[in-house]
Amino acid sequence: MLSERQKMILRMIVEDYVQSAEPVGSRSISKHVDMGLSAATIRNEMADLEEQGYLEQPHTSAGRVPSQQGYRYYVDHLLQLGERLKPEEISKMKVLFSERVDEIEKVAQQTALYLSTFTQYTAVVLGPQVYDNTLRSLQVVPITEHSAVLLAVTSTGQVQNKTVSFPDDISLAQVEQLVRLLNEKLVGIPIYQMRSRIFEEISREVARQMKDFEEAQRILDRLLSAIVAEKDGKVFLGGTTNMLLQPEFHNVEKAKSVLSWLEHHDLVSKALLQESMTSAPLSVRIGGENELSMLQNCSLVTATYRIGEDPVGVIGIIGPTRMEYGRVIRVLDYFSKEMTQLVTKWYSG
Amino acid sequence: MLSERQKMILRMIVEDYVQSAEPVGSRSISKHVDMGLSAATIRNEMADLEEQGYLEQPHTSAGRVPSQQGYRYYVDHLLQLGERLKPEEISKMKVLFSERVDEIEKVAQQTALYLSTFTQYTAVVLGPQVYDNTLRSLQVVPITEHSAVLLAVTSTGQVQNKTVSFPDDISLAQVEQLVRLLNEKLVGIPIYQMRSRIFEEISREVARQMKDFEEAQRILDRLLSAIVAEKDGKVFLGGTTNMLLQPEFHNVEKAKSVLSWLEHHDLVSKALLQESMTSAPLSVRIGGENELSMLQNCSLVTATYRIGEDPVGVIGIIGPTRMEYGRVIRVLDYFSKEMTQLVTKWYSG
DNA sequence: GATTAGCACTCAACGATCAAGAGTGCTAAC
DNA sequence: GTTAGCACTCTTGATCGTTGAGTGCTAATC
Repeated sequence: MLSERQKMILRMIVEDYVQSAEPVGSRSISKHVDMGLSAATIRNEMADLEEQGYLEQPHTSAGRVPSQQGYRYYVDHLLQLGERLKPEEISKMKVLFSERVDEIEKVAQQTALYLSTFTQYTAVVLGPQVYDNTLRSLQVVPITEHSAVLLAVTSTGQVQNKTVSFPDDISLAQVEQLVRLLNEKLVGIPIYQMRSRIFEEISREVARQMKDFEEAQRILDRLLSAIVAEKDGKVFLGGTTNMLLQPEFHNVEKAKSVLSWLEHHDLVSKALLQESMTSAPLSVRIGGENELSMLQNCSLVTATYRIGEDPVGVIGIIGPTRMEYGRVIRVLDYFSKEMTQLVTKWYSG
Repeated sequence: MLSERQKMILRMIVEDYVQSAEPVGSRSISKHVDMGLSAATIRNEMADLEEQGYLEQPHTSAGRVPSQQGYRYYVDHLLQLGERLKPEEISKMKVLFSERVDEIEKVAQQTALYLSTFTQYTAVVLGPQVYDNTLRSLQVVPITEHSAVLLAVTSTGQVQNKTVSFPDDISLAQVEQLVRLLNEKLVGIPIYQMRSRIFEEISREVARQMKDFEEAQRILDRLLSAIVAEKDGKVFLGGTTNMLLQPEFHNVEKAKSVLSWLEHHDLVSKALLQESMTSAPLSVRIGGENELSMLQNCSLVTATYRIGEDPVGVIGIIGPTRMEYGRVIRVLDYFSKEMTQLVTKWYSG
């Protein structure tokens, strides 16, 4: 249990260290305004805090640095979220969101960019999940005699397109007929149910209409894969190179391990989902709380955005554990609300 | 004018330096097999080469390093392109291309990935340009009473989609009617001509049918922007963090300047296009030959891929000036041919 | 009993100095 | 024309004080 004074000191150390990236000494805390204590007293308290695991010392005779547990305590108990963003910042952000952007991917991309420029960290936006959405319409646009673009539009307005080619003995007309049938049967069905539906209800009917059962199966498979292929929400990054601004990543090895991870969108997507599509509207993972080894020195703060009540996507910030948690949380909170408003208006309005 | 011996020495220095990243001394050249000369002789020749600007010395008593001019000479005259890729490499690549991938964006993304893993440099793929293509079909899929997804499919099978919302006093039926009209008038027209066409031919007719001229204009504008919005080909990157493998980018500052540039897809796209949509099938830009300051230490090698004879996209490799030009050129050559074959078969077959 | 001044101690960071080694340029001999 | 030899240059790495920030402890003070 921490005394009020210890909490105050811990908070000061965290905030000082976040700014300076240098171990914090007792003197600099003591000199702080509204702290009427001598360095010696602070030293005693610091020794206590270290003993309890909230602080660490890089080496004897260096100042103290918050431990993972220290950050955790800071985030859970010392953060004053009452503080709002500064008005001038809010108005800056408002401008960004008032720009008319009318394609969901652009919005996601832009949001990632803004998040990163606002925080000076790396931002991630996970585009709306189409997996849970229902199919609104299936369209086929012929290109040549034996290939066509298949378009699947979901209830959230996401479009997936895929070029499919089909064998010589299947005519375009047959494919169009098939697509008509699929439309009849599948519109309104959640995409994740689609595969089972096709096999249960549709295969038989298709086979009856198309005579050659095996051929029908093959075509169906191809169409199906076009629809459900992109079940992973797309990942949009902003300010990846901001990572390099942080002194903890001046070591190229460390930088590379994080940046490489960011290149693997599937992994990033997984990490974000795992974390955030749960219940809490906002999640903070500090250092080792991330399972991935390349994120041991990083913190990942994420928030969901929703359509109505259903979470459909995630926005997040990745930075060093030495992160401005307060600011990041406030910015994410703001952006997630804006995003929620935007997509809600957009897709259900 | 370089003697045969000087050429040989220059080639050895370039190739040695490319491998080692260390200045090359006279001794190591002299010890090379099939080089029956002493270090002293090499030194003389090296001094000559330096005087003529092909080599540089980081400092007295260091070995020599190729200058930009040296690399240029190497690429233009000393590269033995007769050498083919090793059979085992070719077969590896063949495997990659034989995988069925059936969406152009995936192909581009994958190609970028393969290029980068094959070369250990950073790869860029510029997706097929839709700007010169003609419109094949315009589709509208309603989402709510006052918003819809507009789909434009081009002659190369590229799909652009955009969510448009329209004011209360315009009904969905009217928009659908408008889209029918646009389809009639615009299919087969190159996209770059679209804006003028709309204003010349269509506006009047639309106004006649829709009564309210101004309103019609507004809707038209919105539809139009949906169609021609993405005139920039999309940029796909692979192995951006490979940049950090190179010793010349162990300095975080330099790394950051290049990586940040790579984040700005519009700039990358511009650089690639400027370079490569011209006549030559393959282009090599060494160091300062790039205008951009962040690319002064980089070389950019690009190749186009085509549909039939028309170049529609660019693939490229970005690495340090100290680059394995021979290998990179061979790999790019191979990939561009595969890409050409792929998209040609795909879109015009 | 809590606080603080004082002091000895520790350790990273920095700079100076030095030796080793790689590489050059020049000269004279082959 | 080529090469051996040698003096010279310059980087690299190691060693070694010195400095300074910061600590922990003790004893004095409030």
